[in-house]
Amino acid sequence: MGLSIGQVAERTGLSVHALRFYEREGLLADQVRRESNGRRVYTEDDVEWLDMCIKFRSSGMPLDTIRKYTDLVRQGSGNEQERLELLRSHQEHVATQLADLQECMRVITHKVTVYQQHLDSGDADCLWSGPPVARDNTSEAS
Amino acid sequence: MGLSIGQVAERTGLSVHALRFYEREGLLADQVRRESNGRRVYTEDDVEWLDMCIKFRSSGMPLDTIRKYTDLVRQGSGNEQERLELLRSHQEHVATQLADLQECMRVITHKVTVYQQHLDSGDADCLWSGPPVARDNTSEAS
DNA sequence: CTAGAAGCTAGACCGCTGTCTAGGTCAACC
DNA sequence: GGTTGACCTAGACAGCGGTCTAGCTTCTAG
Repeated sequence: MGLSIGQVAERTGLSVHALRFYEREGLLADQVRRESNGRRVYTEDDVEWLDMCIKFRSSGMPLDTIRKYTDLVRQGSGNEQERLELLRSHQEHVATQLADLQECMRVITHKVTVYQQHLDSGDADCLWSGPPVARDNTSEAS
Repeated sequence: MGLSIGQVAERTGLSVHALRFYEREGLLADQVRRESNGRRVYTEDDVEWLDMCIKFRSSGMPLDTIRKYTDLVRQGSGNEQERLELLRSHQEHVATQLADLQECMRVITHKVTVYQQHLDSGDADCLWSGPPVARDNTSEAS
Protein backbone atom coordinates (compact mmCIF):
# COMPACT_ATOMS: atom_id res chain seq x y z
CA MET A 1 0.00 0.00 0.00
CA GLY A 2 2.83 2.38 0.81
CA LEU A 3 4.89 3.70 -2.05
CA SER A 4 8.59 4.43 -2.13
CA ILE A 5 9.91 7.70 -3.43
CA GLY A 6 11.11 5.91 -6.54
CA GLN A 7 7.68 4.53 -7.27
CA VAL A 8 6.10 7.90 -6.78
CA ALA A 9 8.69 9.44 -9.06
CA GLU A 10 7.79 6.94 -11.72
CA ARG A 11 4.07 7.49 -11.37
CA THR A 12 4.12 11.23 -11.25
CA GLY A 13 6.94 11.84 -13.65
CA LEU A 14 8.71 13.99 -11.09
CA SER A 15 12.29 13.19 -10.17
CA VAL A 16 13.08 11.91 -6.71
CA HIS A 17 14.97 15.14 -6.25
CA ALA A 18 11.91 17.12 -7.14
CA LEU A 19 9.79 15.07 -4.76
CA ARG A 20 12.08 15.80 -1.84
CA PHE A 21 12.25 19.40 -2.95
CA TYR A 22 8.48 19.70 -3.04
CA GLU A 23 8.25 18.21 0.39
CA ARG A 24 10.79 20.66 1.78
CA GLU A 25 8.83 23.44 0.14
CA GLY A 26 5.72 22.35 1.97
CA LEU A 27 3.69 21.33 -1.04
CA LEU A 28 2.40 18.13 0.44
CA ALA A 29 -0.90 18.25 2.26
CA ASP A 30 -0.12 15.31 4.49
CA GLN A 31 3.16 14.84 6.27
CA VAL A 32 4.95 12.04 4.50
CA ARG A 33 5.41 9.11 6.82
CA ARG A 34 8.69 7.32 7.28
CA GLU A 35 9.67 3.74 7.65
CA SER A 36 11.71 2.79 10.69
CA ASN A 37 14.81 3.25 8.58
CA GLY A 38 13.87 6.78 7.68
CA ARG A 39 12.65 6.15 4.16
CA ARG A 40 9.62 7.97 2.93
CA VAL A 41 6.35 6.12 2.55
CA TYR A 42 3.84 7.74 0.25
CA THR A 43 0.16 6.97 -0.03
CA GLU A 44 -2.10 6.97 -3.04
CA ASP A 45 -3.53 10.20 -1.72
CA ASP A 46 -0.10 11.74 -1.91
CA VAL A 47 0.18 10.74 -5.53
CA GLU A 48 -3.20 12.23 -6.25
CA TRP A 49 -2.24 15.41 -4.52
CA LEU A 50 1.01 15.57 -6.44
CA ASP A 51 -0.82 15.10 -9.69
CA MET A 52 -2.90 18.10 -8.79
CA CYS A 53 0.21 20.08 -7.92
CA ILE A 54 1.66 19.16 -11.29
CA LYS A 55 -1.45 20.44 -13.00
CA PHE A 56 -1.25 23.64 -11.03
CA ARG A 57 2.41 24.04 -11.85
CA SER A 58 2.01 23.28 -15.50
CA SER A 59 -0.65 25.93 -15.71
CA GLY A 60 1.75 28.46 -14.28
CA MET A 61 0.87 28.52 -10.63
CA PRO A 62 4.03 29.40 -8.69
CA LEU A 63 5.16 27.04 -5.97
CA ASP A 64 4.43 29.80 -3.52
CA THR A 65 0.77 29.80 -4.37
CA ILE A 66 0.56 26.04 -4.33
CA ARG A 67 2.03 26.22 -0.86
CA LYS A 68 -0.64 28.69 0.18
CA TYR A 69 -3.35 26.42 -1.11
CA THR A 70 -1.76 23.46 0.60
CA ASP A 71 -1.65 25.38 3.85
CA LEU A 72 -5.33 26.18 3.58
CA VAL A 73 -6.19 22.56 3.01
CA ARG A 74 -3.94 21.50 5.82
CA GLN A 75 -5.70 23.88 8.17
CA GLY A 76 -8.89 21.95 7.59
CA SER A 77 -12.39 23.12 6.92
CA GLY A 78 -13.52 26.65 7.56
CA ASN A 79 -11.50 28.41 4.93
CA GLU A 80 -13.28 27.16 1.84
CA GLN A 81 -13.98 30.72 0.81
CA GLU A 82 -10.27 31.47 0.70
CA ARG A 83 -9.53 28.33 -1.23
CA LEU A 84 -12.22 29.23 -3.69
CA GLU A 85 -10.81 32.69 -4.18
CA LEU A 86 -7.37 31.31 -4.78
CA LEU A 87 -8.69 28.83 -7.29
CA ARG A 88 -10.80 31.40 -9.05
CA SER A 89 -7.90 33.75 -9.33
CA HIS A 90 -5.84 31.02 -10.88
CA GLN A 91 -8.68 30.11 -13.15
CA GLU A 92 -8.72 33.63 -14.48
CA HIS A 93 -5.00 33.47 -14.95
CA VAL A 94 -5.30 30.29 -16.95
CA ALA A 95 -8.07 31.78 -19.04
CA THR A 96 -5.80 34.67 -19.92
CA GLN A 97 -3.00 32.31 -20.78
CA LEU A 98 -5.31 30.31 -22.98
CA ALA A 99 -6.38 33.37 -24.87
CA ASP A 100 -2.78 34.50 -25.29
CA LEU A 101 -1.69 31.11 -26.42
CA GLN A 102 -4.48 30.90 -28.92
CA GLU A 103 -3.46 34.23 -30.33
CA CYS A 104 0.13 33.01 -30.59
CA MET A 105 -1.11 29.92 -32.30
CA ARG A 106 -2.97 32.03 -34.79
CA VAL A 107 0.11 34.08 -35.61
CA ILE A 108 2.41 31.09 -35.88
CA THR A 109 -0.03 29.20 -38.01
CA HIS A 110 -0.25 32.18 -40.28
CA LYS A 111 3.51 32.32 -40.59
CA VAL A 112 3.71 28.60 -41.23
CA THR A 113 1.11 28.88 -43.94
CA VAL A 114 2.89 31.72 -45.67
CA TYR A 115 6.23 29.95 -45.62
CA GLN A 116 4.63 26.77 -46.82
CA GLN A 117 3.02 28.57 -49.73
CA HIS A 118 6.28 30.23 -50.57
CA LEU A 119 8.12 26.93 -50.62
CA ASP A 120 5.39 25.17 -52.55
CA SER A 121 5.30 27.75 -55.32
CA GLY A 122 8.74 26.99 -56.70
CA ASP A 123 12.01 27.28 -54.90
CA ALA A 124 14.54 29.52 -56.56
CA ASP A 125 12.26 32.16 -57.99
CA CYS A 126 12.12 35.00 -55.58
CA LEU A 127 8.58 36.29 -55.75
CA TRP A 128 9.35 36.85 -52.16
CA SER A 129 9.71 40.53 -51.35
CA GLY A 130 13.35 41.39 -51.24
CA PRO A 131 15.75 43.01 -48.79
CA PRO A 132 16.51 45.12 -46.94
CA VAL A 133 13.40 45.01 -44.80
CA ALA A 134 10.47 42.63 -44.52
CA ARG A 135 12.68 39.61 -44.94
CA ASP A 136 10.23 37.81 -42.79
CA ASN A 137 7.18 39.30 -44.33
CA THR A 138 4.68 36.98 -42.80
CA SER A 139 3.36 39.82 -40.77
CA GLU A 140 -0.28 40.39 -40.17
CA ALA A 141 -1.82 41.96 -43.22
CA SER A 142 -4.50 39.65 -44.44
CA MET B 1 10.22 58.40 -37.54
CA GLY B 2 12.92 56.99 -35.29
CA LEU B 3 11.92 55.85 -31.85
CA SER B 4 13.85 56.14 -28.62
CA ILE B 5 14.32 53.18 -26.37
CA GLY B 6 11.82 54.67 -23.95
CA GLN B 7 9.17 54.95 -26.62
CA VAL B 8 9.76 51.40 -27.72
CA ALA B 9 9.55 50.26 -24.13
CA GLU B 10 6.22 51.96 -23.79
CA ARG B 11 4.85 50.48 -26.99
CA THR B 12 6.02 46.96 -26.49
CA GLY B 13 5.58 46.74 -22.76
CA LEU B 14 9.17 45.61 -22.36
CA SER B 15 11.42 47.51 -19.98
CA VAL B 16 14.31 49.51 -21.36
CA HIS B 17 16.52 47.03 -19.58
CA ALA B 18 14.88 44.16 -21.36
CA LEU B 19 15.23 45.92 -24.68
CA ARG B 20 18.96 46.34 -24.24
CA PHE B 21 19.17 42.80 -22.98
CA TYR B 22 17.32 41.46 -26.02
CA GLU B 23 19.64 43.37 -28.27
CA ARG B 24 22.72 41.98 -26.54
CA GLU B 25 21.19 38.55 -26.89
CA GLY B 26 20.91 39.03 -30.60
CA LEU B 27 17.14 38.95 -30.84
CA LEU B 28 16.83 41.89 -33.16
CA ALA B 29 16.77 41.18 -36.86
CA ASP B 30 18.15 44.55 -37.83
CA GLN B 31 21.07 46.16 -36.14
CA VAL B 32 19.69 49.02 -34.10
CA ARG B 33 21.01 52.30 -35.37
CA ARG B 34 22.46 54.95 -33.14
CA GLU B 35 22.26 58.68 -33.02
CA SER B 36 25.51 60.60 -33.08
CA ASN B 37 25.43 60.62 -29.30
CA GLY B 38 25.19 56.87 -29.14
CA ARG B 39 21.51 56.61 -28.35
CA ARG B 40 19.51 53.87 -29.96
CA VAL B 41 17.10 54.69 -32.74
CA TYR B 42 14.43 52.09 -33.38
CA THR B 43 12.20 51.78 -36.40
CA GLU B 44 8.61 50.68 -36.66
CA ASP B 45 9.92 47.43 -38.08
CA ASP B 46 11.87 46.87 -34.92
CA VAL B 47 8.72 47.30 -32.90
CA GLU B 48 6.91 44.85 -35.11
CA TRP B 49 9.72 42.36 -34.79
CA LEU B 50 9.75 42.80 -31.03
CA ASP B 51 6.03 42.19 -30.88
CA MET B 52 6.62 38.93 -32.64
CA CYS B 53 9.42 38.05 -30.24
CA ILE B 54 7.08 38.76 -27.37
CA LYS B 55 4.52 36.40 -28.82
CA PHE B 56 7.17 33.75 -29.25
CA ARG B 57 8.39 34.24 -25.72
CA SER B 58 4.97 34.25 -24.18
CA SER B 59 4.26 30.98 -25.88
CA GLY B 60 7.33 29.48 -24.29
CA MET B 61 9.94 29.78 -26.99
CA PRO B 62 13.31 30.15 -25.28
CA LEU B 63 15.45 33.14 -26.17
CA ASP B 64 17.90 30.73 -27.69
CA THR B 65 15.40 29.58 -30.25
CA ILE B 66 14.27 33.08 -31.02
CA ARG B 67 17.90 33.90 -31.61
CA LYS B 68 18.15 31.00 -34.04
CA TYR B 69 15.12 32.19 -35.93
CA THR B 70 16.46 35.72 -35.95
CA ASP B 71 19.74 34.48 -37.34
CA LEU B 72 17.97 32.67 -40.13
CA VAL B 73 16.03 35.77 -41.06
CA ARG B 74 19.16 37.86 -40.86
CA GLN B 75 20.92 35.53 -43.26
CA GLY B 76 18.35 36.37 -45.86
CA SER B 77 16.44 34.19 -48.23
CA GLY B 78 17.42 30.64 -49.00
CA ASN B 79 16.75 29.08 -45.65
CA GLU B 80 12.97 29.26 -45.66
CA GLN B 81 12.79 25.52 -45.16
CA GLU B 82 14.71 25.81 -41.91
CA ARG B 83 12.57 28.67 -40.71
CA LEU B 84 9.50 26.66 -41.49
CA GLU B 85 10.77 23.68 -39.54
CA LEU B 86 11.54 25.84 -36.56
CA LEU B 87 8.12 27.40 -36.69
CA ARG B 88 6.38 24.10 -37.12
CA SER B 89 8.22 22.63 -34.20
CA HIS B 90 7.15 25.52 -32.05
CA GLN B 91 3.64 25.23 -33.35
CA GLU B 92 3.51 21.66 -32.12
CA HIS B 93 4.87 22.79 -28.82
CA VAL B 94 2.16 25.39 -28.49
CA ALA B 95 -0.49 22.88 -29.46
CA THR B 96 0.66 20.63 -26.64
CA GLN B 97 0.63 23.50 -24.22
CA LEU B 98 -2.86 24.41 -25.29
CA ALA B 99 -4.12 20.92 -24.70
CA ASP B 100 -2.45 20.77 -21.30
CA LEU B 101 -3.80 24.12 -20.34
CA GLN B 102 -7.28 23.14 -21.37
CA GLU B 103 -7.07 20.05 -19.24
CA CYS B 104 -5.89 22.17 -16.31
CA MET B 105 -8.76 24.49 -16.91
CA ARG B 106 -11.16 21.59 -16.78
CA VAL B 107 -9.79 20.40 -13.46
CA ILE B 108 -9.71 23.83 -11.90
CA THR B 109 -13.20 24.62 -13.07
CA HIS B 110 -14.37 21.40 -11.54
CA LYS B 111 -12.77 22.30 -8.24
CA VAL B 112 -14.23 25.77 -8.34
CA THR B 113 -17.66 24.36 -8.99
CA VAL B 114 -17.45 21.93 -6.12
CA TYR B 115 -16.27 24.57 -3.68
CA GLN B 116 -18.94 26.94 -4.88
CA GLN B 117 -21.62 24.34 -4.36
CA HIS B 118 -20.28 23.60 -0.93
CA LEU B 119 -20.34 27.23 0.05
CA ASP B 120 -23.77 27.81 -1.44
CA SER B 121 -25.36 24.96 0.43
CA GLY B 122 -25.05 26.46 3.90
CA ASP B 123 -21.89 27.44 5.68
CA ALA B 124 -21.41 25.80 9.04
CA ASP B 125 -22.96 22.43 8.36
CA CYS B 126 -20.22 20.07 7.43
CA LEU B 127 -21.71 17.78 4.87
CA TRP B 128 -18.18 18.00 3.69
CA SER B 129 -16.25 14.80 4.18
CA GLY B 130 -14.17 15.07 7.31
CA PRO B 131 -10.54 14.62 8.22
CA PRO B 132 -8.04 13.14 8.16
CA VAL B 133 -7.87 12.61 4.41
CA ALA B 134 -9.77 13.99 1.45
CA ARG B 135 -9.91 17.41 2.99
CA ASP B 136 -9.82 18.72 -0.49
CA ASN B 137 -12.17 16.24 -1.98
CA THR B 138 -12.77 17.91 -5.24
CA SER B 139 -10.94 15.15 -6.99
CA GLU B 140 -12.06 13.67 -10.23
CA ALA B 141 -14.89 11.28 -9.57
CA SER B 142 -17.88 12.56 -11.37
C1' DC C 1 30.37 -11.39 2.12
C1' DT C 2 30.06 -8.18 -1.29
C1' DA C 3 28.22 -5.42 -4.95
C1' DG C 4 24.75 -2.59 -6.53
C1' DA C 5 20.55 -0.21 -6.17
C1' DA C 6 17.86 2.75 -3.63
C1' DG C 7 17.34 5.81 -0.01
C1' DC C 8 18.80 9.68 3.34
C1' DT C 9 20.39 14.95 4.48
C1' DA C 10 22.42 19.34 3.70
C1' DG C 11 23.65 22.33 0.77
C1' DA C 12 25.97 23.85 -3.56
C1' DC C 13 24.95 24.75 -8.17
C1' DC C 14 22.46 25.71 -12.62
C1' DG C 15 19.80 27.74 -16.66
C1' DC C 16 16.78 31.08 -17.78
C1' DT C 17 15.20 35.58 -17.91
C1' DG C 18 15.54 39.40 -16.73
C1' DT C 19 16.57 43.58 -13.30
C1' DC C 20 19.33 46.76 -11.12
C1' DT C 21 23.61 49.43 -9.90
C1' DA C 22 27.50 52.17 -10.63
C1' DG C 23 29.35 55.52 -12.98
C1' DG C 24 28.95 58.39 -16.69
C1' DT C 25 27.07 61.42 -20.97
C1' DC C 26 23.96 64.55 -23.01
C1' DA C 27 20.09 67.85 -23.86
C1' DA C 28 16.66 70.87 -22.13
C1' DC C 29 14.66 73.93 -18.94
C1' DC C 30 14.45 77.38 -14.98
C1' DG D 1 24.94 77.11 -14.17
C1' DG D 2 22.46 73.69 -11.82
C1' DT D 3 18.96 70.26 -11.88
C1' DT D 4 16.26 66.85 -14.13
C1' DG D 5 15.46 63.10 -16.95
C1' DA D 6 16.52 60.03 -20.54
C1' DC D 7 20.09 57.55 -22.18
C1' DC D 8 24.77 54.83 -22.33
C1' DT D 9 27.97 50.44 -20.83
C1' DA D 10 29.54 46.68 -18.10
C1' DG D 11 28.63 43.76 -15.01
C1' DA D 12 26.61 42.20 -10.54
C1' DC D 13 22.53 40.32 -8.66
C1' DA D 14 17.92 38.09 -8.24
C1' DG D 15 13.95 34.83 -8.37
C1' DC D 16 12.27 30.65 -9.85
C1' DG D 17 12.34 25.89 -10.15
C1' DG D 18 14.62 22.58 -9.86
C1' DT D 19 19.11 19.38 -10.17
C1' DC D 20 23.09 17.40 -8.51
C1' DT D 21 26.95 16.17 -5.25
C1' DA D 22 29.08 14.46 -1.18
C1' DG D 23 29.00 11.46 2.15
C1' DC D 24 26.38 8.26 4.42
C1' DT D 25 22.95 4.12 5.46
C1' DT D 26 20.21 0.29 4.28
C1' DC D 27 18.20 -3.34 1.65
C1' DT D 28 18.55 -7.24 -1.79
C1' DA D 29 20.59 -10.63 -4.78
C1' DG D 30 24.26 -13.54 -5.98
